[in-house]
Amino acid sequence: MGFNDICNTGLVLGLGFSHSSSSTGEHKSKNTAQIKQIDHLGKITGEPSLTLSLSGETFDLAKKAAVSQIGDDLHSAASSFSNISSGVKRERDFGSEEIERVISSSRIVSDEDDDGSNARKKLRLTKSQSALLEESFKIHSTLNPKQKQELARELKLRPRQVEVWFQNRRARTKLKQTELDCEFLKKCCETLTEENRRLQKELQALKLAQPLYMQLPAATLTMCPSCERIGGGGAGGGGSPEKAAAKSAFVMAPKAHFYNPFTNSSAAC
DNA sequence: GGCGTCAACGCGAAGC
DNA sequence: GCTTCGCGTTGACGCC
Repeated sequence: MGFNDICNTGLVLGLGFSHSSSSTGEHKSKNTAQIKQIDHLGKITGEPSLTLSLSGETFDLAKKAAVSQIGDDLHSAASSFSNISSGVKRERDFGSEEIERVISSSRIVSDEDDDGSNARKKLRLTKSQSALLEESFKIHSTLNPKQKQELARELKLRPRQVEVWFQNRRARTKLKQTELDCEFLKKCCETLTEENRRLQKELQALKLAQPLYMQLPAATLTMCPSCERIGGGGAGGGGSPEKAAAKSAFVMAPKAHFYNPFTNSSAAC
C-alpha cells in the first residue's frame, strides 16, 4: 500500500511550516484549514509545524437550517428548573413535558436532592438511548433545533442532554481520529527515516566509487529526484573558455532543494 | 485508591 | 443579543 492509497481515507495531513503570526485564539477557529504546506517550489516559510485535520469536517449545514424553529418549539418552556437537579445550572431549551420525563426516566434526580445537597448526579444513558443516539449521529453529526427536539422526545431526555451528547460524541470522534493520524504519521516518520538511511548508504557507495564529478562537494550538485540525472546548465555550448568554466556542468543550486516525501514516488510511505 | 469513561458545565468565538 | 459550537475541565460512577 502506497502513500496515495493511505491518503484516500479522507484525512488531510500536513507537514510543513506555519507562520508565527497565526497567534492566540486562532486555534479555536472552527475546522479552518490550518495546513501550512511547503509549496511546489520547495519554498519554506515560517516555523516548523505538524498539522492534522479532517477533510470532511463541514458539519455546519444543520446549524443553518432551522434556527427560527426554536422559538415555536420552546413556547412551553418552564419558568424554573430548580426542582430537577441543583447541579444543573444551565438549561435553556427545556420544556415542562421534558422535565417530567427526565424525572421518571433517569437517575438525575434522587431522593438525596430533597435534602438540598448540591451534588451533580451522573446520568447514565440506557443501551437503547445510546443506540438511537449513535444511529442518529451516523446520519448527521450535528442537529438542528427541530431534530434535537424530536430526538429528545423520542429518547425521553431533555434537548439539552441530547445536545451535550452530540457535542461530546463529536469530541470523541475527533480525538479518535487524531490518535489515528498520529499513528499514521509515526509510521511515515519511521519509513522516511529508513529511506533516509538507505539513501545515505547509497551516497556512501557512490563516494567510494569516486567518479570525477563526485570529487566536487555534494552540496554543489543538483539532482533530479525522479530521473536521477545530474542537473545544471550543461558544459560548453559555445562561448569563451572562461564562460564555459563559469558555466560549470554542476551548477550551484539557487536554493535548498526541498524534497517532498509526500509527492515523490520514491517516498516509501 | 487509582484510573478510565462520560455526562455536564463554563467559557470564548463565530454566525445570524 | 442570542444560539451553537469547540474545547478544556469537572465530577459521578464503575471497574480493577
